[in-house]
Amino acid sequence: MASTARQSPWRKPVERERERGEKREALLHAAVQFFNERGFHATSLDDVATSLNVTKPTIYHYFANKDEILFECVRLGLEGIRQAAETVERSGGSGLERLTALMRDYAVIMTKDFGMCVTRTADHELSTEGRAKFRALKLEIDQIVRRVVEVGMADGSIGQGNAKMITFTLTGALNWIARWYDPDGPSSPEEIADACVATLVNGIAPRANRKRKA
Amino acid sequence: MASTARQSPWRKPVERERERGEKREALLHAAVQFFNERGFHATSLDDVATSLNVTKPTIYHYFANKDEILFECVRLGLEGIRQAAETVERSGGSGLERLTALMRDYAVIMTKDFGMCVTRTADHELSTEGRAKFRALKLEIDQIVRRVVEVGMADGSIGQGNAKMITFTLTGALNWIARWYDPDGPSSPEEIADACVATLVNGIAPRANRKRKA
DNA sequence: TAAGTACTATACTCATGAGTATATAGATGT
DNA sequence: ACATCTATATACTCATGAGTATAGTACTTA
Repeated sequence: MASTARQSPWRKPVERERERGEKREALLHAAVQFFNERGFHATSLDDVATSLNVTKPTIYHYFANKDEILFECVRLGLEGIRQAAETVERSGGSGLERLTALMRDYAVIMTKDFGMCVTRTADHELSTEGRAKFRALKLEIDQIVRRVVEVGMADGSIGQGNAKMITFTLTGALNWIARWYDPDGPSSPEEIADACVATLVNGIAPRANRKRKA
Repeated sequence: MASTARQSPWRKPVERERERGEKREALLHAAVQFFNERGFHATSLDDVATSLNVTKPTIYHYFANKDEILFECVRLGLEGIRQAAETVERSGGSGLERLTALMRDYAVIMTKDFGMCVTRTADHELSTEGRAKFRALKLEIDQIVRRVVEVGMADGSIGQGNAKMITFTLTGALNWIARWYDPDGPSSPEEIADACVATLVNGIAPRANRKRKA
């Protein structure tokens, strides 16, 4: 009998916890889309709530305030980038190979909702505490990228130069994808990522010894 | 007698017009600094007015509304870029030489107040009309850059590729300068511009036939 | 010197939206 | 059955800041 009881309306505590998490996530997803489209200030929590058929106080059941929602969005985006960067850093291959892989993953994330939010959110939109954590996370990512650049310079796969400035230049081009990528456009995130990375790796001047794929 | 009359408190109409223009400009300069630092929404016109020892209604004597002020700021920034781009496009040299010069000027502008404002302002912060003009101006600049890229591909000074995507990648890296440039930092705008452009032109992979300066 | 114009201030209005006080319905545990 | 806890809604409060109505002052011109 119990084996055929398909779907009781009563949930076990574990399931209820999971449902709560899912609702929280749904709120974040709805919010990040508004933030990306209209900006943080121009998004009212009433709008977010209405889009999910609930009301504002419900949101306050899952989040302390609006700032926390924004912070969670950028945190998710940055966490994704950091994990990709860490994984790649630890992988094998030359510095250039690792950096190429890292940039590709980075670029793809920039076309996703939470990645976009990272680029579209300015420091001053976050609360004081959020801002500090935001900067710390961005710094961490920057340092991973810079380390990979330095590895490449050391093993000769990347030309010599100012690693800090190079890192900023590369991540800048990648970050900006979030400002022009159009999901309805002709190119997929992967195509865009590949094209961007190719330009950054090879530069624009023609190469005598041009190789397809690094 | 008139020749020694140093500074009459009475101005001629022309001078008064000029003074009006100067005041308008002073307001724009004060405003753009607040916008860059705190963001458009977080900047109150009371703050802007107070910083120049006047009150809010005075601002409305020079501008119709807050949106117009923001638009004028981004317009000035974009106008600067466009003029630099047009001048360079018409200059001599290979496509690559022109593009290099264009990117350098572009990068330097990105470290100035109005240039920064262009990058830091999102479409949705402008009024509907402002937004349309903003996009049109950005498109115009993009097309100049893209034409120069295509010239370079045609004359062989730039490697073959998707001109649109390359343009976005390059301008992205340049635009992002406005997000990390620190006037109190160790590098001057010119140094940053040169470093960025070098990375974008040469890429990061080492070049067999490396030349200093394109 | 009278009328007009340019510029600025004081003291408002008004909309918006974050956040809250309070109530309720249902599910859970004793 | 009763006390609780969770999730949600209704109906507020309250601060902020854009924009304005009104008035005064100083300079200009006839």
